[in-house]
Amino acid sequence: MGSLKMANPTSRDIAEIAGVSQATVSRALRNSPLVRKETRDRIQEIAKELNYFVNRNAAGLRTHQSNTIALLLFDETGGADAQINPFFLSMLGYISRAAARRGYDVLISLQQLSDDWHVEYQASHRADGLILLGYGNYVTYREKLAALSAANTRYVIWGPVIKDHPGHTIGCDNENGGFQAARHLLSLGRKRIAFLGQTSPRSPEFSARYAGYMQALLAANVHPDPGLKVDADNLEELGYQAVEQLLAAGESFDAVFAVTDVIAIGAVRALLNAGIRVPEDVSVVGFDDMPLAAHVTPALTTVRQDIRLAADGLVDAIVGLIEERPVESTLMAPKLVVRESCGAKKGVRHK
Amino acid sequence: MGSLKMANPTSRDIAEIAGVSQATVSRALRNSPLVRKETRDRIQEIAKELNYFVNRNAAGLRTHQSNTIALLLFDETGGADAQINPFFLSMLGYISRAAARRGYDVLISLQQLSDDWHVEYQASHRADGLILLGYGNYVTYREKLAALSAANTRYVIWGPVIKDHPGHTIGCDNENGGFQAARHLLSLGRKRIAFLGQTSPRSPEFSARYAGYMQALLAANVHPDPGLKVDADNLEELGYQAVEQLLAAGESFDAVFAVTDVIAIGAVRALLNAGIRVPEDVSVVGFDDMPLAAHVTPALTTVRQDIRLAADGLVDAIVGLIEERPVESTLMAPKLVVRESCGAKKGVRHK
DNA sequence: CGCGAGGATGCAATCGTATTCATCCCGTAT
DNA sequence: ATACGGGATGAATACGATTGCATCCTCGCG
Repeated sequence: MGSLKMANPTSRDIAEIAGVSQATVSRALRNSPLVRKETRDRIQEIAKELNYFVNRNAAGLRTHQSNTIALLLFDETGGADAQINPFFLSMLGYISRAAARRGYDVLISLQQLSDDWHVEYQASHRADGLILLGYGNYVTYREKLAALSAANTRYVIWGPVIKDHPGHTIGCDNENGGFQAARHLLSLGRKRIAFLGQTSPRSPEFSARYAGYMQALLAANVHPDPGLKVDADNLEELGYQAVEQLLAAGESFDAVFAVTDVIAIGAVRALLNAGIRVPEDVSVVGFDDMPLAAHVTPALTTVRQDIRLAADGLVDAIVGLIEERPVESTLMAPKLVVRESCGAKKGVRHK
Repeated sequence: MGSLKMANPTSRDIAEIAGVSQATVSRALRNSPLVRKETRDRIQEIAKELNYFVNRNAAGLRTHQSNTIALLLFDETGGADAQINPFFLSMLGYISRAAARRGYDVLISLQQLSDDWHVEYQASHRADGLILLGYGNYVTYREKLAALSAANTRYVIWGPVIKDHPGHTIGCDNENGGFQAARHLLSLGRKRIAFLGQTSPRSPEFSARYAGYMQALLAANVHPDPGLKVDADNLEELGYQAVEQLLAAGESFDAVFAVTDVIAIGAVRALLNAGIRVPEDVSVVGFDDMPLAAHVTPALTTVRQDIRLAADGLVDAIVGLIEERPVESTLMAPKLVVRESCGAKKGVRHK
């Protein structure tokens, strides 16, 4: 009835009010069966009344835990101006939800290559484990990842699953995804399929997509033309430029497989800009199925990575590591999503 | 030389190695001038060598701080399936960077209406202050915000600046933005400008944009037609449906002002789908300038909210509150960004 | 040669919770 | 009636850093 006010109540305050010891309060608030149900309820009631919440610093100090997961996004841009990879951003929401469901908070951190992120988070007890997004490039990160392992830090990477690789990985079967994309274009009668994307060893995920693409071509007895392969990093402008480059080189092609939706969107813009119709003249397929893929015009056919499932997998894995359960790296199956940009729908295509 | 290994070094371990007291170590690591420079350097060296990092729980317990800002995103969707508002997501990156620059970590949390978020974060010492995104709807949140204030929680809201409103706010001058959008369309000779967006008191930001739009019409002596106003929440589908609805009602219009880029993109899709050319037949203007606005086809003319500036402002404000400096609510100026969808560029328009 | 000032460091008391171990109480079996 | 067992609670301590205060040393000056 009389609402008890108090600035910063502690468990000791509650103990005093409830007429029990602080130890009992601590137990009661954690729902310990050691405390009689009646007492427990009474204590919890008082806590609620006082707007009391366990001091996480104190609890963490005692238990050596933080109940927090650090989400490290590799900040490719390096600068303060650029946008973060939207694919990772949209993953973030699902990760946060999944973590909350398991009682973990999520700390985000944009990391640059020069940063000393490799140990700090866990060593400082800010986080119990790390989720790494954008670190698919193992060549660059090898030493840092090794340092993480050496420091006994718990971490999970979103990226290609590679054997003999330190740490645990959740990733998408990129090769299969690239295969599906190319096979679909071939099934539509397309034969000259341009490939847009970076395939250096620095980008193993994109390289895998390329490998899948090649595999599909060979399976269909279509001879790949090196002139149709253009390197392009993951930016809309670069997708645009890649197509400009193909056109300037006088290459003829009837389809484009872009290693990323972002690149695909740039490619479409360049095509339309050059008076080439999509999908009538050129079919376009992207990769990722990012939120806007369905909403650009024409709606983008793409290879979906189920980011919700991915997020759940990442959180499951890191929580598993934290709670010392066995965890395995897993490869998720991508899925072709057919929309308008490839021309398979609505019979809009060349008849 | 000999790399000293140690599982979880504490400041006491370092003290022992350095041959000083633990207190001195603590001071040295915080760069206190009380410690002689030589000693300080030596201690820091040892700390680095041992891969030692200050235990944040212990430090936080002692200092009653966490050096963490909680970023609360209102999870409009409520469900686990939907995407988070991309506008907020892209803000997140900048907020994280700005916070890092000031020595703060960022904790993210998707909150639903039913959640008891109003006090927990600060009371539990998980965060020193809160940034609220997506809480523009003060009618719904009034009591929760009041509770925050009552609990002496430090928070900053991204949203409309309203007088007599508890707490501090950073926002964009939505009315002016709406005015600019409509005035631009009028200057292109458009007279029948549809307005797409929710304007209930639950959405004061959108209502303000509508007010600006009305003001521009009146200033140009154009009589607003109620039939051209369609309610639509912030989803691409709903933008699509809004245009469908206008067309089904047989309304004639030569422009669309969508209260959001997401809605605008849906509107464009519906228009193109109906065989209506954009911008030749209908000009479209959106609001926000989200990352993809420039990259859809046709590129979207829109009213930009400078999210980088906004993020800096929010972080400045919350850090100011935390460090007990005076802070004021501020209103930022939006800016019209002319691209293709309005027809002002390239002389593509009806001549 | 003594004394005071001030720079450098150490001592020890917190911060609020979780948990081990001891204690107490009560019912039941002998 | 007594001893015993187990359920419920309390006392005491540890977690690792920060910080006010005491201490000590050195140097300059009278």
